[in-house]
Amino acid sequence: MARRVGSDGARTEAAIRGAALRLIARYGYEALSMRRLASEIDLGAAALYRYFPTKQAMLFSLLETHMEELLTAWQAVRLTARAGAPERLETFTRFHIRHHLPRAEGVFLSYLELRSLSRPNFDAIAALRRRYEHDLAQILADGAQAGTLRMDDHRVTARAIIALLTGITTWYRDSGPLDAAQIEKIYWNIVARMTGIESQEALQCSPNR
Amino acid sequence: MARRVGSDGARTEAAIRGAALRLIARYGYEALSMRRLASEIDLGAAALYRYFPTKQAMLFSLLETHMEELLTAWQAVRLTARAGAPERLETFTRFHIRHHLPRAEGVFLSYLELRSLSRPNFDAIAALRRRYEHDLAQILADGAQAGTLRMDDHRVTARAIIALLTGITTWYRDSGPLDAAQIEKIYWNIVARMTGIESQEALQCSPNR
DNA sequence: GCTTGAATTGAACGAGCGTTCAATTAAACT
DNA sequence: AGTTTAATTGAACGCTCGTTCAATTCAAGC
Repeated sequence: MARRVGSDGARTEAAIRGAALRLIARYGYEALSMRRLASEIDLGAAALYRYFPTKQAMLFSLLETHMEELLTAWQAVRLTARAGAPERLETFTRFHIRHHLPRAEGVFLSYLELRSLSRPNFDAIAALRRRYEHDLAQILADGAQAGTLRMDDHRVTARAIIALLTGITTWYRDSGPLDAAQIEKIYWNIVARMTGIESQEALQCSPNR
Repeated sequence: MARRVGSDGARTEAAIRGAALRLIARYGYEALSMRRLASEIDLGAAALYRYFPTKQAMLFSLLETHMEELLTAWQAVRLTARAGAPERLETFTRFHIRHHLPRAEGVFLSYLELRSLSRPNFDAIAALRRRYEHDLAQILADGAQAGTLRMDDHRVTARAIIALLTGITTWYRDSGPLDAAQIEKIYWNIVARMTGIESQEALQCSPNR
């Protein structure tokens, strides 16, 4: 087999992560056996323990990587507080969809397998997730204060937005009738209406036309 | 131990279902062992097989019961198509919250453990769930046609509404700062705004006040 | 009090689990 | 070529799993 320069371990680890992501998303963490995972990439089960000390550590690493990629990617595109809340909210909405749609398996893991984490591991992931949620809540709070967004409770609304956006991954298929751009548009309109923004082409507010 | 008239089996089955619901919601289906479940209600593991032929059948029965209770309860309160779409939508929203909040464990199961079902069992549950989703989509479609609701896509909007309402159970706690009635109000306002309804006390649409 | 049938049990089965480890192969370095 | 280090393996350990079954306990009807 052709080998590259440098440690090949990185390639193998990536293969393990990919297979684990796929298998856990499909069958669940508890249902995944180390032997099955290893055989999926033509390795003996014992070889896995060169990359992860434990099955639990592997799950944690998968979830941690997922959340850190999310936060890093979000840091790269988020607007500063100087921008208006509506623009910041639109940026968030489109970013969330764009980031999550191609990562459906990771999203599944990070929502379904939290309960499979040990207590300290759970706390670590929950903290990362809270950072993301708080960022959205801050946008909403700023908008409410400035009068550019309207809502009853910015914290509840933040959770509602994340829930409805994340829910896309449960039904979206590449082969479906809607492509990513259409979904982005539809959902941004939904979020905009939820927060009292009249989007450019949305129907006007009062029924007098 | 005090025993009642009639077959005691029904009481035992109810105890099994309750314990299974709780344990699976907390740790997952694969992580639940029949021995642990049985010991939770002071029974030998073998006794469980008098009530369910198989672990898989037990999970299916739990999910089926959950979905059938949901559909039956919904049939009892849903308004006919003669009512206006906004009222029907409000009825749906408040019903969904009221029904799901006290059933957080069942909701967890029915969303997280679908993948643990065998193919035919999965199909059966998915069909029940689709009935519910279609009912909401129909309300939205009627409202869009009548001009009393506004949205881009009634099917996508139905999924978004169900996702955001169901998401409540992931953070709601009885001991939290918001009670069920407040949550109902906040979420109905959210759904109303999403669909272009100006609720009675919501801020007016244009910022001229 | 005896009979009947349902409810429950303990022991056992075969299988698969996560994990360890001494031994082996493959790659990299000098 | 020889040495060092990384990568991988097969076998094994102890344990738990879902499920079965003959034997037993329990509650009720005659």
